[in-house]
Amino acid sequence: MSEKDKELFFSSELLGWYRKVRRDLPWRRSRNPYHIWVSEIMLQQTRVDTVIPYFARFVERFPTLIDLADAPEEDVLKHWEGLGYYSRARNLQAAVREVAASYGGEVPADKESVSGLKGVGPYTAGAILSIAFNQPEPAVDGNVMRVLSRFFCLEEDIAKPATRVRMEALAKRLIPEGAASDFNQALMELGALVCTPKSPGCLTCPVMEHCEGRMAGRENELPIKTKAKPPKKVYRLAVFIEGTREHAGRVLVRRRPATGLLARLWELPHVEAPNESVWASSESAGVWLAGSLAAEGLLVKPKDVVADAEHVFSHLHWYLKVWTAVAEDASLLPGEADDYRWVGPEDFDLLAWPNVFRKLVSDYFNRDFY
DNA sequence: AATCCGGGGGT
DNA sequence: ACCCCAGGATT
Repeated sequence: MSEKDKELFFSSELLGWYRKVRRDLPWRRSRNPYHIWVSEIMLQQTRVDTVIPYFARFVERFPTLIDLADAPEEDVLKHWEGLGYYSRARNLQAAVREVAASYGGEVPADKESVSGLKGVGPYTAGAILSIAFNQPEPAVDGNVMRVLSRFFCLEEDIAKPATRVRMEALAKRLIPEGAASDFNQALMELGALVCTPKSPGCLTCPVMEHCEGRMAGRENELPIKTKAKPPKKVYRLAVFIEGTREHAGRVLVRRRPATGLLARLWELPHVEAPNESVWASSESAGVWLAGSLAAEGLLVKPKDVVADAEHVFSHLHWYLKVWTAVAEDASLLPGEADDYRWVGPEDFDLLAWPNVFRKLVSDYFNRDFY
């Protein structure tokens, strides 16, 4: 069988398989380019089952592109809470505002314009153009690279950017005439349902007959991917600063900066310990915590350790010890200043939190301490 | 080319 | 534990 015949076999069988078994996913119920765009942003590095409830809530609250463009940022972040990679939400809103301003509120259907939108890279541009507009552009994600690596027995490292570029050339060639939308989704569907990272379901695979990786008995070794470095350990000390008088029953929280990790989300005040030893010893940690907070304008006296928490990011591993603390002089604490506020059980749920702090603060209000 | 950016589910 | 996920921006 020639290479061309093998490609024709692959495309034809895969397309037929997809049209028979495709899942009924919320964003597949229309070709609304805005809805498909939202789904593709949410699906970046995020599983389908995780996205489904977020997508439903998001398009209910922001049914049209203009609704999202006009919404307050806090509202958008609140609907993204827990989904991770929060710059996706900020970039998405910036991008729909650009579409509202420069493209009359209609998602542009040409490659240059779509690729120029914030948060839209090569994959997402191809996904929008192919899925929403049926244009023959490749949409190469991790699923597609795994499927192609196995079927064509490709040994290039899929962690390298250059590999994705070559895969795009192949994926584009494979798109059947007039079927870009279904075919690109078929590639991803196969990767998600059959050609899975571990123990691929070759026996139910529609293209197993000519899969070179399988024929070589190497389906479990492919794709080749260099390993990521382990996350760096960081030791942090956080505090529940308990309110008194008019702030009784509340704790002091702050909003994170507009860029970087967990941008614009709310958190307990916390500082980095110089090393694990200081962090772990209550004597030295209390001193370090008081000094570091004072340097940030928070004059408090640490009391007790009330919780331990860990949080693992892609590149960081937070070890968190959570203290209680009382103000040495409540008048010296920030009032309702920009990035600080007193929060109680009533308004806790109105703010957008990273999971680790949402759980800690929630437990605190539910008296799960002591 | 490396690093930064969350969180969760599968194995 | 480790892997990886419908990746993109920044350096």
